[in-house]
Amino acid sequence: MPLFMSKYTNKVDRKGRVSVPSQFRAALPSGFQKSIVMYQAVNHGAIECCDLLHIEKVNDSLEGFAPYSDEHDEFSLALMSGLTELCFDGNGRIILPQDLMEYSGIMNLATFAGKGKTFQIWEPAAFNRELDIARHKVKEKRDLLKFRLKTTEGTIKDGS
Amino acid sequence: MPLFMSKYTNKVDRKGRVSVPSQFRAALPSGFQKSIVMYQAVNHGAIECCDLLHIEKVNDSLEGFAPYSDEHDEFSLALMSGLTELCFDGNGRIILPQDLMEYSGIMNLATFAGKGKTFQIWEPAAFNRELDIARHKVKEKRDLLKFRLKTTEGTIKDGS
DNA sequence: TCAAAACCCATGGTATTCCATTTAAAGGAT
DNA sequence: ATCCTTTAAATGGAATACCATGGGTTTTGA
Repeated sequence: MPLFMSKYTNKVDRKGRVSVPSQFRAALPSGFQKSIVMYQAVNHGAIECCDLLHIEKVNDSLEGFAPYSDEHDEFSLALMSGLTELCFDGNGRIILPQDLMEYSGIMNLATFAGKGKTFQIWEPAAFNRELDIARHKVKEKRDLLKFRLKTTEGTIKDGS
Repeated sequence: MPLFMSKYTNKVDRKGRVSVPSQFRAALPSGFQKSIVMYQAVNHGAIECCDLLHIEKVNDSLEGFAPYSDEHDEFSLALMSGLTELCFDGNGRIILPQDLMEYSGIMNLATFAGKGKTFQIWEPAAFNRELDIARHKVKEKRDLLKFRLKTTEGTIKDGS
């Protein structure tokens, strides 16, 4: 299971290439280390990234909707059509798509921020602003997580 | 479950390397003894440390939020992007990240202080100040702490 | 035919690995 | 207890491997 954490800021060269941090590449599930999938983050101007296996799981979860329901139609279209799969070159780099660079405002530097099962790519200054906001929100809502932690405590098995 | 206790002060060499006390390494859960995870302690200028299993539990608890919700987004970004996983070298040392050294004020010496299921790393003088404060607070509030007995895994019951 | 993408190699810097030395802790015998 | 021996832990430095980055060359596909 991938676990993306920490943050790294790398250069974007004039061809639009960036190195994906080696720690993130290493965190990709085995058999899915050739590429990553990215799309516009719903909540802000960042690029959200995950592995292809994760997308397959999301796709599976769409089965929860009735096959020809409006929800199935809307979700599958909205979630799947915006995806871009990018393969690494021999040195672990990808080429950022033009539209996502514009969407995120990335120019010469890109900040990779771990989010657990996914990670995001930000224009560095925008990331710092958003991180500050997120930390304040978490401070306000921290009781929500405490509740979650207590309910999962003890239900997790060792060694798996 | 790990139990970190006691305190140790070790040298930081010019490469930023420190030996993690062998007692702390031994206390890491089996299968998670290759590394520790650290981040800024919320209440004071110390580095807080725990094992990777603990982080995985926190990450799992994030799944309680809807995957595309604001809460999931805020919590995962604030919590996971601030983490740093550090692997031990062959002698049980880690390299302290530059930003955490600045945050904690650590230069040539680092004090490791056990806190039960986590431990902290301090600049020695700052640690002594904080320990003094904490002891006074405990003296005032000592009646607040009551013993609790764990009867089964994950289930907590009031003691008598 | 031409630009973009994929591929290849070279470089500098950083992190990891390895080995040698010193220091501290633990045990046994006198 | 004290001294000596043995083991483990902590420390220092050098050699090595890895990674981010830049540039060039070939291939692809419109």
